[in-house]
Amino acid sequence: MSDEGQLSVRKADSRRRSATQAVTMADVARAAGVSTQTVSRALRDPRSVGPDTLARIEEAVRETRYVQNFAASHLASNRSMTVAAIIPTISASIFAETIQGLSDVLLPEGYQVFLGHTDYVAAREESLVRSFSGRRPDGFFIIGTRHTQETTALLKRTGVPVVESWSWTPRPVDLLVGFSNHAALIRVVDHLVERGYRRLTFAGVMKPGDHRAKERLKGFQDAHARHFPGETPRVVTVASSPMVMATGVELLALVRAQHPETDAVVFASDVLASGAILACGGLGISVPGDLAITGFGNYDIAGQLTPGLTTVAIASKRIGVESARLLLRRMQGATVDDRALDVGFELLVRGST
Amino acid sequence: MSDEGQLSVRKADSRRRSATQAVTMADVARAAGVSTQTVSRALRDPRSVGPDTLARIEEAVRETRYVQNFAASHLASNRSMTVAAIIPTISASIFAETIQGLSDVLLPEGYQVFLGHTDYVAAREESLVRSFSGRRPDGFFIIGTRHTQETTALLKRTGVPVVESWSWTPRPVDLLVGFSNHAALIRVVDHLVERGYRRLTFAGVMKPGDHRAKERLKGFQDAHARHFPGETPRVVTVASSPMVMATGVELLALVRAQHPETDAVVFASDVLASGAILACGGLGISVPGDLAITGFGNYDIAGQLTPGLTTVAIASKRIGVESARLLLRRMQGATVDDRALDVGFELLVRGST
DNA sequence: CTGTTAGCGCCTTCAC
DNA sequence: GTGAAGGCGCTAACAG
Repeated sequence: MSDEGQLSVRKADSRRRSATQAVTMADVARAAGVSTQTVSRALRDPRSVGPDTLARIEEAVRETRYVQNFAASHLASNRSMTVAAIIPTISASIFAETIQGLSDVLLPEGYQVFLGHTDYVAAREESLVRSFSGRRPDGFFIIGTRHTQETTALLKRTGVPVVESWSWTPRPVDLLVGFSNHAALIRVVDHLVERGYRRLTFAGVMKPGDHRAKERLKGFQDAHARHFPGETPRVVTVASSPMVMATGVELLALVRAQHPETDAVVFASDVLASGAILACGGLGISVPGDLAITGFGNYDIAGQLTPGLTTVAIASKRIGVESARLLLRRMQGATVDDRALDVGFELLVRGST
Repeated sequence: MSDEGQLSVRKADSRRRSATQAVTMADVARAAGVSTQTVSRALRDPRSVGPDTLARIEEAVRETRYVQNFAASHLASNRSMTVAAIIPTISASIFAETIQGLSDVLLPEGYQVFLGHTDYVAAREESLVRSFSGRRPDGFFIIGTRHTQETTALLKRTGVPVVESWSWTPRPVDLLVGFSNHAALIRVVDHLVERGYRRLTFAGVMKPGDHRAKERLKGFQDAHARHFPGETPRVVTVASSPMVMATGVELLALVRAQHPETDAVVFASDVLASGAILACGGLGISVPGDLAITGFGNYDIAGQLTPGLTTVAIASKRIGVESARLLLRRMQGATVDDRALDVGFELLVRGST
């Protein structure tokens, strides 16, 4: 450090590359008349330096408009203060709640959240994990518990805490905050049977990579087998339609065409169920008289429809909050005894059944 | 580099801090029998090295399971390959579309997206910009054009491209991809007047920091003043209610209590308008016979309701896509001639008017 | 097309 | 409570 006391003219070395004339910690240190070390300490833990030193440093930070460079900090400390979050799609408001919960807890603690979406494609998940790993996040949050082998291996190799969520598995990669989609659908079927419905049909969008939807279908099938042994469960799915209400309308039409005897439709999502309920009005189908309808997710609309939509409520924001708390504890070095948290679900019975 | 040829035992220097036994570029270089520089080049531009060298490096990467450390790359190259995105709330699906569009363009180019949400609080926006700046993003994307003075100053000082969006201003901080909320509401009012409605009431959630909502209200008021000079425009707002359908129901009740003469309600959002339309069924209010209703945003539900909801469609995904393209061009060093892009809006007339 | 050199800005370690 | 030294892992600049 050939510090010649020059202020604006920095080292004339031809190797100097810094494009920006960015203020560095050294500038602050010079302005405050202390070493960079003291500035560094003051920034990370203000109580670790003397009160007047702190005041001088704070003043220096203000007057130089210093903004700390986290990349340098990360490199030196081996902590990135970031968490990578991987979700199937941002546009599903139900995952948005989870991310909101996650950020609400992490941002105040100084962590920032990287967001990536897979569009339900396993290969995209793998490549996201791969590229996110390069940022050396201090934790991973990921929706789902089914990944490619390579993804799982990559996650384990990072050495940082990983929370899987929105599903359930006996063998999580690391931490787990979720619930059983399978159990939830069983609960729905039990309810319908209890209410006297006998000819149930499952309807949903089944993207190849959407394992939550598959678990729901499986739950439906298993419960159906228990209640109606020998009968083939009725299932109507589309693979590539977007998750919008219009798809629910389309599915309703398919159900009526393929299984006209159906007296209750179990939709894999409130979005689909809502579309169907709204369409029933125009089609002269009385809900639940002619047809019972159930959804999944307890979206905002579920309670506003007439009749109200019977559905499964998921504590989706809480999933984010609890995941963040687990990550925080582990990132701060504490050990976590309960590696798996079941946030459960709640069947909300409304007018549609 | 006192390279002693040892494999697992790294430098014994007591100053060595690396907690992780992470594979570095040097390990790859050693395995491939080249310099780190060549590895670096191969990773960034595979065509810049010889084909057999490339093959050896790729093999070495695979066998060492090397994952590049972006923090080091960032520090050395002064490019973080990240974009910071700041939105009011993740839970509003309409912004989610924008973020999806943004990521869809940026991720394939190697950029990662940091997401932060302000909950419509100006002070949170400022602190987000401040903390994001420490990550030295290569670009900023931000929803809204009204910021605190300090936020604007911070953004300008970063020296990287900034896209403001979802609104319009003659003096953007840098780049702008948006539309006029004001003009959109004028269009709505014009349409209602044309249809014969004369006693219009505006209803919405007015969070103090939601300038888009304010612009919509202003548009309503200005159009109202033009059509009905001298009359006081009817406005019903709540300040702190959540943006959910139930709030729309609540607003509808307020409108009917405070302005029973109303023959058309102009809602600030489809979410509110949808809640109101659904509630009208139960209240025996015929739409549009007794009451016309308009929304904003063209949410999924708008087209599924009966009657369909007349609303303003915003190309919200496109806002994200175009913003990303502008950012990319600037981040890649190109100059941008049109710094402001008006994506416009479209009035969708449906049954509710 | 490949290697050498030096440094990006900060933090850990050690010393006082 | 504060400072000095050195390195985190990578890439720009330059040379060959």
